Amino acid sequence: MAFWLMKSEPDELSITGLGTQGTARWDGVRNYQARNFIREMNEGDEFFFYHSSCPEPGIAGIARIATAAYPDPTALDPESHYFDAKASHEKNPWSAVDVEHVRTFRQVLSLGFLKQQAALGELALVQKGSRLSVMPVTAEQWAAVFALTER
DNA sequence: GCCAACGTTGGC
DNA sequence: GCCAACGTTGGC
Repeated sequence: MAFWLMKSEPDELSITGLGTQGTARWDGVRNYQARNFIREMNEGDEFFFYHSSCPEPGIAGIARIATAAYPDPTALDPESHYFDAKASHEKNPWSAVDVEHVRTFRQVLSLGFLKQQAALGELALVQKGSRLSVMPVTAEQWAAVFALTER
């Protein structure tokens, strides 16, 4: 099983929103590096659900990959904010996965707090200038973050 | 709202 | 293939 971190603006989808819905489609990824990671995901992988562009950016909970990657339908939908005029049914360059809620943290692990953790120094999230919205997390990094939630 | 950093586009 | 201009991300 692999581990990941994915960013979402809570106005779009928050960890509590996912908790209410149970499952959701993770779509709208429009960056090739992030998309490639989406395509590497397997059912059962878990990820840290990160809240971005909000009053308290940070890891807000854990969710699970419920399906392997499939073509992102929002790329083909002219009504969608994520519509891509260059995508077609035959050639859709973008991928989505379905996700399911696992756990909402009682407290968000803020970005500032995460930056203080030596064990996370290699994580793209805390590196200067990184805007990657989907990234792999090592088992060690996963354990380090998990430990922060258990006190 | 500002702005640094990054990715993409398109002229040449 | 270079690179300037532009658009986006995302913290603050």
